Amino acid sequence: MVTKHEDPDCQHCNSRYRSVFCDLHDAQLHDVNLSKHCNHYKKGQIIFHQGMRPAGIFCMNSGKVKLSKTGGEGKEQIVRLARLGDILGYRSLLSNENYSLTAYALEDASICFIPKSTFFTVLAQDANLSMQLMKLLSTDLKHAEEKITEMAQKPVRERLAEALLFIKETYGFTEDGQTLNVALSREDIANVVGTATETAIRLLSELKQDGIINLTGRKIAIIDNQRLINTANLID
Amino acid sequence: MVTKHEDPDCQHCNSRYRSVFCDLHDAQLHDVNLSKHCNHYKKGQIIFHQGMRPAGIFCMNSGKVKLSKTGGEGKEQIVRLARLGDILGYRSLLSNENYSLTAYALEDASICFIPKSTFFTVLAQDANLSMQLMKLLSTDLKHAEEKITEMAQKPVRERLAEALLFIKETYGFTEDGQTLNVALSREDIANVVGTATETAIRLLSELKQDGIINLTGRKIAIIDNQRLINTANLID
DNA sequence: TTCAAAACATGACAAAAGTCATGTTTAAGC
DNA sequence: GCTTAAACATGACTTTTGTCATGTTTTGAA
Repeated sequence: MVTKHEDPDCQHCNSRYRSVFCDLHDAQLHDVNLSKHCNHYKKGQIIFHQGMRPAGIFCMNSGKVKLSKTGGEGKEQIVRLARLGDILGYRSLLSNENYSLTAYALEDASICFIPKSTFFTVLAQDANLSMQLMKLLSTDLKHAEEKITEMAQKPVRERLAEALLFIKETYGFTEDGQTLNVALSREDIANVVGTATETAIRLLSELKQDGIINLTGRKIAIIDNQRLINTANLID
Repeated sequence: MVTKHEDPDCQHCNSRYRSVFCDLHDAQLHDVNLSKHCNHYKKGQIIFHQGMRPAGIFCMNSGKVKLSKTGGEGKEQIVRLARLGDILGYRSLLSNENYSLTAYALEDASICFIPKSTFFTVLAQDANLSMQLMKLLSTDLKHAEEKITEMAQKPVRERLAEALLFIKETYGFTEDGQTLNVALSREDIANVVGTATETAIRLLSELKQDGIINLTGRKIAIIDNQRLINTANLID
């Protein structure tokens, strides 16, 4: 399932300056580099599963990942989208709990695994890493609280517009400068927004009718960014 | 507005062993004690306001506080309920942003203020405090992600039942062993649940009709805890 | 390349929840 | 302890959103 490839080197990792490890001292980075190993995942593969025990953290080298929570009736809610340089599984490791989310590869991905022991050793040696992690958790928490508020107060159309802007922020555009650089199914989009798949499909069609976006299969192009922002009705 | 009283002493604070500062060494606790000052707030007063710049953190000595976010149309979403020993404002301070929430006293409260400089000094000296804060942020984040999922997937009746259980967990019962030990307005309850006030009122009446709770003015008594849990339809 | 399964799309309908209106009760301040 | 505004309660109605059914298109595996 998971294929071991030539491991990249943390010192020269293309995601180094995007990650929470960016300020690590050479000695600590060396430790991480020695104990980590890198895995390749195929599209659709699970990196870790809700309920399982964490044994370390994951650092994304390439690819795209969705993190989602499965609710009572088995319905999925996408809580986060991850890309190069993002770390996964730190929340559960820090609070010493089993994973509360499942991580799925949205496309082929290369992801390094850093064992728990190394992570906590480095954490004890580098106060700056603690600070970075606290900042990361703090902003994650702020966004989560904003999302709760929006789920309670905004209609689906506004949340859908916002989700498209969020996807744009996370993965950017392809070379044409307007097509979202990720292939999400309509169901995935519905599970980001927190609505039924049919509703998401209908409202996407509406946005297309309104000339705000374009749809070509799974390709979504934002053709009127300002009107999309207006539609999202963002809070300050 | 804010009255200065005889300051309590951190060493002998009744909330010491409930707070994130519980493991602080004597030297650090001494620093905190010297620089903190304690304020009394009347019911309804604001401790800090969304958008304002944090100058330190707050540590609750007594009373009850709601933390809420004001959405685009001015509607309030209650994000957290705080009690003795809880700290407030740490998220914004850690990520160096303005407050994303407003804190209101639900009843008369006594709350200590610890200046930013002291907080960060102590944080730099005590690695354990970082760890405690990371754990706190991690569990807050987990709960926020669960709430997002529930907002997306559960009907209001289930969320209301869950909110009542949450209030019970936070503030407990009065002496009679079944009346929730806090006076929340129907609007506050609706703003915890994320629904319209009228809907919350209607569904509370339903739960009363069903013999699960009792309502006497603002007093809410849980008379059938198991059925309330069933109604909440909790995820594992 | 073909073909079956999955994903997408859309209509019709049902259910859930919000809004508005109105009357009653409660509680806070004088 | 009055008085009056706020909170609570409830009915009627509307809107939003979800569900089910059905047909079409796409996609991935043989």
